[in-house]
Amino acid sequence: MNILVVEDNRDIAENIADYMEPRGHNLDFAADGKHGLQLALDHDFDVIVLDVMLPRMDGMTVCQHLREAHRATPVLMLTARDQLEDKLAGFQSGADDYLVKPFSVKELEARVNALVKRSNHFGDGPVLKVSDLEFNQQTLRASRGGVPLELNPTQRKMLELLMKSSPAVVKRDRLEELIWGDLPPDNDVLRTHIYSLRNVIDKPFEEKLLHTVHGVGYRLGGG
Amino acid sequence: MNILVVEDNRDIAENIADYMEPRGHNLDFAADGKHGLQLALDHDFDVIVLDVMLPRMDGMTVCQHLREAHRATPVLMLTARDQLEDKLAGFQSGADDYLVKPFSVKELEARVNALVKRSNHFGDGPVLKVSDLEFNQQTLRASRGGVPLELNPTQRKMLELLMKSSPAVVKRDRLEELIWGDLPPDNDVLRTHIYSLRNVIDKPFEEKLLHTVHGVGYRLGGG
DNA sequence: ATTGTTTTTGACAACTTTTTGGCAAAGGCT
DNA sequence: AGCCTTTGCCAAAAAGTTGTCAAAAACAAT
Repeated sequence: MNILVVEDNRDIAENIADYMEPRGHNLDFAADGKHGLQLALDHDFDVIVLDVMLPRMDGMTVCQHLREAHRATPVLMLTARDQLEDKLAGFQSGADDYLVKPFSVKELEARVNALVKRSNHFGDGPVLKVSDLEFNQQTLRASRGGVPLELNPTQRKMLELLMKSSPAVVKRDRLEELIWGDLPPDNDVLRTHIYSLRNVIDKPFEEKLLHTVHGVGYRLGGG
Repeated sequence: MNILVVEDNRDIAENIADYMEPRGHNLDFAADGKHGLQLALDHDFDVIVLDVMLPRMDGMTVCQHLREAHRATPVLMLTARDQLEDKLAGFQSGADDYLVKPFSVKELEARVNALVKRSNHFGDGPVLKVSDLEFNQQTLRASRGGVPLELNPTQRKMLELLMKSSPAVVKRDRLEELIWGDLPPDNDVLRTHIYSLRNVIDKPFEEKLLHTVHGVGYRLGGG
């Protein structure tokens, strides 16, 4: 998980790093509000942990700017005081949750996990859509025009990537890497897999969605 | 005691805070229905104090959503008018008690205490439901269509995770980690456990609920 | 120790998925 | 057009996963 921590107190930041990094999270740090906002806008974090009191730009303002830029990255606010005003103002500025200092890193992790879960569940939604094709990344089920589709693992992987990329073209290399990692087979099996995917998602329907881009790869939907 | 207060009137919220926090309660606030619902779903409060009239989502609706997510957290409703209709509608939406504005914070505390007491004593606890399958996390008893099921510890653990995750797919890794921690057995015992779980929860019934997702894991319910 | 329960082992059958190989059709280049 | 490459198509073989079950081993409680 990619997490941005905006915190000017070095000890707190270190505490968080010491606990979270060994647990497999990928942390980035900023020591002031402006820098934090910059990073938040440049990259795509899963969560932002944001101190309220910060040099150069306070947390609320950072959060507001973020929302004005239409970024929905979940924000967890940290504050030193347990005051009603702060909480309300924090939410008003677009924060998603709140943690009062001092806190335990364990609690922080729990809240971060809850936030990410929520934003995956309700935020962007786990459902990919291209035309009347739908794919639920949680239940791993696909349907077209309401008709359930039966996919095997390879077809699932390919469809997911194609849908995520749609309407951009996905190069053959990319698909091969997706299925076989970095030891692609010598012959051209991919063709067969694409064929079988077409049988499932296109053959029974009027409009064909999976198009070949000769010599390059495949494109899903978008005319 | 952890209490969530969902109230858009700042003065009322502050009153509650000023009285309750010094008395050792731990308060969280939300100023509108949506935030309230989110917090209620993410955390495990002892009680929720919920205003009926709220921006973005009214109290009744919040309460309904909460119950639909199978959360049994006691809810104390606050309303401005002392009208029979409101009371009935409130209880219908799943509220546990009712308080008419204006009220004294002392009275609020008394009711909150009463609610918590009651829910601890009589609350049937958090019950997971998937289709006609039920699992009581407190008594650890499971039943399907009213018929009690006999589960051994492993089956219980698996069922609980599958139900919590339903209808999302649970990967094999996740199940293995659940049963054996992080030293999974070298051979594929999980298969046998799934088989035995199926014998209990599916074999005696018409509709099968535990589905295999080839190469990935298992999914409970949801067609 | 004895009994009953839970977990693991191992083996085979049933089933799915992936790969292979070859021919026909379509696409692009000079 | 003519040539060479890429793609579509399909069925059968090979590889891999999962379901099933009975018996052995480990564990718990008396």
